[in-house]
Formats: sequence, structure tokens, C-alpha cells
Amino acid sequence: MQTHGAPSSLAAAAGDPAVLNLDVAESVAQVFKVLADPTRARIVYALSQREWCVCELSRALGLEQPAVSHQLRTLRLLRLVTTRRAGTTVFYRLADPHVLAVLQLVLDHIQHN
Amino acid sequence: MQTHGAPSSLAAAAGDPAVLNLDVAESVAQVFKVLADPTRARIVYALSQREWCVCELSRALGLEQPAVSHQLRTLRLLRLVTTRRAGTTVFYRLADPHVLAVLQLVLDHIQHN
DNA sequence: TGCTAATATGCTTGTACACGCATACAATAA
DNA sequence: TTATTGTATGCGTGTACAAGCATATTAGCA
Repeated sequence: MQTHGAPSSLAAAAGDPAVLNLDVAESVAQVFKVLADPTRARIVYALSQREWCVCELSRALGLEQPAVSHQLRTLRLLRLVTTRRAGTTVFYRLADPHVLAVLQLVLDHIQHN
Repeated sequence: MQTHGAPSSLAAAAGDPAVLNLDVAESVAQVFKVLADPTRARIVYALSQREWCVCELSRALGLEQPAVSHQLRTLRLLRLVTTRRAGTTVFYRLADPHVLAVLQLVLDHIQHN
């Protein structure tokens, strides 16, 4: 009672395979929530291009430093970024190529209207 | 003062090309917001598989009918779904393949941990 | 030790929104 | 017309959260 070679555990075990399990849907939604905020999307994209310290991001995005730190904390807890200290300065970099792939896909779609 | 063949209008005209324009970031975020909710993610996935009427979705997702209608309204306003009437019943179907592509990409990533 | 620069965190507030209930609207049948 | 079924909408509420201010923390330097 399985659709031909399709992924197995996405849909409810005894349910319609066209319906995503609630927990799978929640995992999916959690990923998308990261990029569903303009500030985080900009931070993720910037960190995918090169290393940035917090104050650089703060200036480039026109946000208070705590606002940036708050978002970076979110990304850190999700293990999407890595950090490197240089004195009092902390440099951030994107750690997860998957997130960039998803972001890039949507950026491409937007370009083609 | 443009990066080699790279996309042109994504970053601020006079700014760092590694920084997304605020309006571009907002467009990106709007796309991701659609899938950033478990219920909408499940609806989008279900509608990508086949046609569904509202009451079917309501039963399959374990939600009240108005809750489903509210989300379908959101998807309708964004022109992501199309409708077909049959008597009092309205059938919905996914209209935008891009959304499914993005959703599928994340589903695949989740499967590979 | 004290001072300064860079970052992180606690707290608060405004805002967005998912979804429930009640109800309005639409379409078919008797 | 009236009743019934399916869907849409208005309203209210609880919840999540972005970001600001104030402040704590960390690291380097005099």
C-alpha cells in the first residue's frame, strides 16, 4: 500500500500518501521560517557570500546591533552558521549549504517573475 | 561596477552586491512565509498531488472547515491555486509549480537529515 | 586594575497571524 | 420557496516573534 518508488515516511503511515505527516510538515515549516523574515534572509545571503562581523552586518542592514545579534543567535541555535573570534570581534559565516540552495532557488524564481 | 555575469538587480544599486535589497528580501520572505506554516505546507503538498475539495482537506488535516478556507483564501490571493466548481463543491489544485519545487527541495533535505 | 570596543542577553512592546465560532453566501433539490 | 450541503467571511483571541532599549559579558589594552 505504498506509491511506487516514492519516499516512504513523509505521509502518515496509515494515511493518504498525498498528506504530509504533521511532524514532517512542522519540520518543513521550521526550515522555511528561517527565510520567511526579510532580515534573516538578508543575513543568510550575506553570510553565504563571505565572512561578516556583527557590526558590519548592523551597518549594512541599517539595524541596531542587538537586532542582528538576536537573529544570529537564532541561526546559531539552528546550527546554520559558524563563528570565528578575532579579539573582541566575532565573524559569522554560513555553515549549511542547503539553506542557500533553497534561498537561491527562490531568488531565481523571483528574477524570472 | 557590476559583478561579472551575476544577477543585476538583487543587491542595492550603490551598495554591496553581497547584501540583498530590502524589497528583494521582502519578496523572498513573502514566498517563504507561504510554506512557513505547517498547515499551509500540508495543503500545498496535498494540492500538488491531486485535486481536493475543502471538506476533504478539512477531514484529512483534522481542521475545522473555516480554518482550511482561510488558508485557501491566502493561497488564492497569491494566485498559487486554482479552483473548479462542481455544484456546491469547490475543488482546489496547485497552480504554481515553483512553490512545489521549493517545498520538494526542503523535503528532500529533511529526508537526508 | 580600570577603560574601551565588540558582542550577547533580558525585558518589553507592537504587530502579524492561525484558527475557532458564528454566520453569511452559493448551489442544488424537493 | 424552503431546506440542505458545501464554502466563504467577519470577528475575536491566543500566540509567536522582530526589534528596540538597557545592560551584562568578553577581550584587548594602558
